[in-house]
Amino acid sequence: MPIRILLADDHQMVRQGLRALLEQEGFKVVGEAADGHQATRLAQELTPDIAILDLAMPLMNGIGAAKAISQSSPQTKVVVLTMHTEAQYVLEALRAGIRGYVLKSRAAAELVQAIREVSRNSTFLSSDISDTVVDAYLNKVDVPTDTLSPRELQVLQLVAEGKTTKEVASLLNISVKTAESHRTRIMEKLDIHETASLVRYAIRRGLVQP
Amino acid sequence: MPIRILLADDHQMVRQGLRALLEQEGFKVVGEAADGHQATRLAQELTPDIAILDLAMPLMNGIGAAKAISQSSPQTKVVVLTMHTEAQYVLEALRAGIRGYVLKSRAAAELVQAIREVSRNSTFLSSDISDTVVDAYLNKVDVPTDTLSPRELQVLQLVAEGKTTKEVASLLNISVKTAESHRTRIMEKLDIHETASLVRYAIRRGLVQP
DNA sequence: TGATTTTTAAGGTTTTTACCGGATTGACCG
DNA sequence: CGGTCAATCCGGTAAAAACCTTAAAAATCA
Repeated sequence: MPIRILLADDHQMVRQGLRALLEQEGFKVVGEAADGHQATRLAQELTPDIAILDLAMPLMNGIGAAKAISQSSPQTKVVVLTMHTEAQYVLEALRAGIRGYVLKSRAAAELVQAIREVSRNSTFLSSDISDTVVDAYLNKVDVPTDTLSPRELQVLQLVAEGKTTKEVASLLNISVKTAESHRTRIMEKLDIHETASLVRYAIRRGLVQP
Repeated sequence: MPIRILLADDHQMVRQGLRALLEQEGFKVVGEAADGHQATRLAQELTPDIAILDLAMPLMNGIGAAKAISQSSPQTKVVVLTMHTEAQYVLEALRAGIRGYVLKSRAAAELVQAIREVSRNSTFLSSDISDTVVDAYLNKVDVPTDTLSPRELQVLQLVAEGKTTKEVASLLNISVKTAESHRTRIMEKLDIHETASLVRYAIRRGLVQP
């Protein structure tokens, strides 16, 4: 029985390429998602063995999706596939419960290896990445924990993507007033008073790409 | 004789995926490059029919590579493959002599189509992209200016720094209305419609730090 | 359980933006 | 030289968005 995989990346062409590679290796790609929401939903629906998540996705990023999937679909193991090598991303991903962290700049063989390791309940980190983790551990690098709640992070990402409050509300199925409340609260917590600064903050936090 | 292709993208895994897709279609991928320099060099060395270039590459970006290849290897036709839809990128790429512009967010079939069209000496633009080009043509008849004037750059930077329009106005000693019209103009030129995207653009341009 | 945070929401007010318009200047072109 | 055009400047009005205050379920935690 082949390993069943869910593939999430915001670029369809990249997904198709990865699918081709993975199917050549005998894996079964049971679903594709273009954003974190879709990934979370499909993980519940399809219960794949592995979810491969890009970090940079619209609506809900890879970290958010990883958290959501770890909660709602614990049988699905998450492997992050990204271009980011920064400690901040790696550590945040680890805290979100991911089992593998693979760089897009590496050969596909690394992704294949990651899938095999993770599916036999081990973990896999691209080599640079494991160095980062060890370093962080040794130096007790304290990554500032997000004081923002999950919902607030979600709203922040959408705002930084350029969504109006109205759009945020409809995307999250809440009233405009609620979306406004979240936004206000975010600004209060961060002591930020303009959208522009909010966007820069979101970029620094890796919630959206510049 | 199959169409011979050079593939340039800074992520090896993405290259491998694309290669798999293209080879399924009967194309021959004769080389891969991870940056603009390498792409230019390999284009000279291998004289491929088509060079597929990502825009975001280290050392030399896709635009630079497109110019270099058009000059030094005129027999090689360039197709840009990117995530960017902004008019600015598209027009710059067109001026750099590219023959196709395909979005990574689309299906691989579009890339295949682009390769076929371009290799029979036609051109191919993803549909959103051709709209952009037509718009630019209609609105800015001969001279598609994507360059911001000095004043506009100044305004853009201040906006991206989080200054309100009112603050921008008083910093530049102009009326609020004038500051607004500058901002409107900037957004028109860049084909951007929200402040958030404007901020991200300014960061990409290096006008402000994230 | 009790306390706290999170998430939800609304009413009223203020601010900003979108869209319409026009004026002036200076550079370039035939 | 007159015409064109981009850049800069400014205003009014209607619509949209953001802001302030208040508050109550709901979830979480200690």
